Amino acid sequence: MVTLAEVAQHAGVSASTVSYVLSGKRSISATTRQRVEQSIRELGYHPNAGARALAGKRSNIIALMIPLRTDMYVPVMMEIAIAVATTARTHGYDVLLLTGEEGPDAVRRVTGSGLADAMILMDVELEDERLPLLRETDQPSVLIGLPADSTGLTCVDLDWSATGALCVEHLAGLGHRDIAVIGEAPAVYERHTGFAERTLDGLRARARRAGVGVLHRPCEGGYDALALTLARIFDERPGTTGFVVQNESAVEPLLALLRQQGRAVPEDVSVVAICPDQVAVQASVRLTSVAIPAQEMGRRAVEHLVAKLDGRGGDEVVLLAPELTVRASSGPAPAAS
Amino acid sequence: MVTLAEVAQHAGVSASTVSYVLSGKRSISATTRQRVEQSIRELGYHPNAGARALAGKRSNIIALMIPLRTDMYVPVMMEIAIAVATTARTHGYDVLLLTGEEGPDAVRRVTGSGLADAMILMDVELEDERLPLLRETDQPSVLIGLPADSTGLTCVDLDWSATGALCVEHLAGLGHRDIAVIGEAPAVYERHTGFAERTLDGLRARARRAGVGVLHRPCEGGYDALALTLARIFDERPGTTGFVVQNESAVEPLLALLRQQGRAVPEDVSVVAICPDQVAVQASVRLTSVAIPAQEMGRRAVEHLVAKLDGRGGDEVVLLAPELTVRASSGPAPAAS
DNA sequence: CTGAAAGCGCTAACAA
DNA sequence: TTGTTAGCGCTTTCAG
Repeated sequence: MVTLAEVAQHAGVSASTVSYVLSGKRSISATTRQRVEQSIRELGYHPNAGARALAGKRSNIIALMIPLRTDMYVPVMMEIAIAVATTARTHGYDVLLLTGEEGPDAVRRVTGSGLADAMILMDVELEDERLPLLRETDQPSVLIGLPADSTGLTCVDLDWSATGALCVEHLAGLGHRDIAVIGEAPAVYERHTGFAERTLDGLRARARRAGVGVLHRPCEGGYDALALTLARIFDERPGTTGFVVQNESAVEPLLALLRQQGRAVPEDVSVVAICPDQVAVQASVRLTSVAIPAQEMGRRAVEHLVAKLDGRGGDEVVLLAPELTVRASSGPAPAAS
Repeated sequence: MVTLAEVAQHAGVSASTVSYVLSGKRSISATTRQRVEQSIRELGYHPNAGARALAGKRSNIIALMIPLRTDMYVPVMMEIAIAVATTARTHGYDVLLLTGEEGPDAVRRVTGSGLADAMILMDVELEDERLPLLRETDQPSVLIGLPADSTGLTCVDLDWSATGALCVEHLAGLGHRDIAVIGEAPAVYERHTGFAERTLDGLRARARRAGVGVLHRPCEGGYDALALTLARIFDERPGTTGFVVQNESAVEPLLALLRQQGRAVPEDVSVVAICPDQVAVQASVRLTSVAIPAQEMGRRAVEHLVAKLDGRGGDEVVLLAPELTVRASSGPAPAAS
């Protein structure tokens, strides 16, 4: 293992000089810098992370807390995680992966041990039990998601309420009067996940204003579950002509079942999905959809965190504006029969 | 921040005693232990990770290198990652998330800096450029995947070759004589990803023995791509009655297109998928499939790594035996017309 | 069974 | 522009 002292000796300078060449925290003459850099390369030197963390009081690690639930759409989480990791690297940070398993204890452990300088939390619930801890700590943190009370916290999220409203607006504008919402699995609502409830709120509020009816049904993924849900919906509201789907594993089953029932999309019923663009494009009918900007959420979260770590920027709620892309699954409501 | 010294003072013992209570590396009288533990609790002490890593020469961190490619089936990667993280925690390790982006440099950085004690690599290519580095280092590592030459390496993987063979065996046993294989995206084969090529090899070898024909077609996901692929297959081999699918985003399109063409599953054509059980069960036809044991791969990888870190166990290739579950998508080949 | 003390490799005053 | 030096908080000999 090569140490800073060895580099210093090899370059014929003092340890601190090498340290300063590395950190850039004071000016170094060009020749010295070059000699040091040369030695670093020749010896294959890498600063020891532990020593750095101890002496410098910062680990250059960001903790990322990912839920280990399986009822969420996994690719989105993964995309966020990867965006976090790559963005963090561009700022000189590594990412420590924490699963939800340890719960709030993980927060204590990480902040207490100095393992990480800051943390990013995903899958935030409206009344998340980790929030009090975050408010106490002086460690910077960013939530990806929006809790009920965001006082003293920094949050990055898609504006789900606006997303819901946008879907209704699109359908109402096309003349649809009865809209069914196929939602996430019941468990998601039961634990009051922020995005799910907010979407619903935005949807309902906008529907009220537009004078259209909304029927919301949570749904486990898969064909069988959806067949049941769909039957109930048409049973209760036979006049339903518009669907909003916020559940990736219900998208394809919905299209297949509608087809099977002889309901043409978009002639008889329109479908608007809330999902990543890739899902919308790859579906059997190219879906009109509001995209979930996973990458941008991950990137923004890191950038806010780094800003905080650098003493710039404070608490703030960043809501990304939803964008609806019209594709082949939505069209004018059929004339009333 | 609470330090070990403060705990020692509070408990009225020396620093080393506290350290030994924590590590259990020498016997401590019951009363002393209790007093120390009490102080730890009262003060809310957490050992400083950096100091530990520096003094103890181990960080208690395992690096996990995940590719950032988007052409692989993401949920499997995520499931592995989560299994790695949770298993690692039960052994006292945290997990550092590295994306493929930095490539081999990440290996150098992590081993050189002592950031992690060991690493797990995913998405291994047959001739992976990271392998030479791993062989040089004295840092333990485990691959999830199997390269062409596994000398001096520890690998955990599903036995893809046996998986391919098993699929053919099942279909051949049902009397199918012409089998089409719908594979991963072309890019996956182009970079010689281990699992894709091995599956193909196993499949072909077994087909040769059984005297059945095999036609392999890589395929991007989605309906449009699959429609093209499928047309070409039936064009070239009109007598195809068996399908093996190794591409999650082709599963549902395949079923839909077959249905649309009036080919009944499993009466006219049989389909065997290589995918996570959840996908097989949630599809529009419950699929006969070989499961991808993501969790077990993650878990086993960590356990082997921990064994190495503890000086137990050396290099080894662990191939998990594939298991085929018969569901509703496969049946006897139709009588030749 | 317990203490004292010497580092681990690096950073950041403080000096020059 | 550079060097000297005192820690950072912990582990681990070496003594007792």
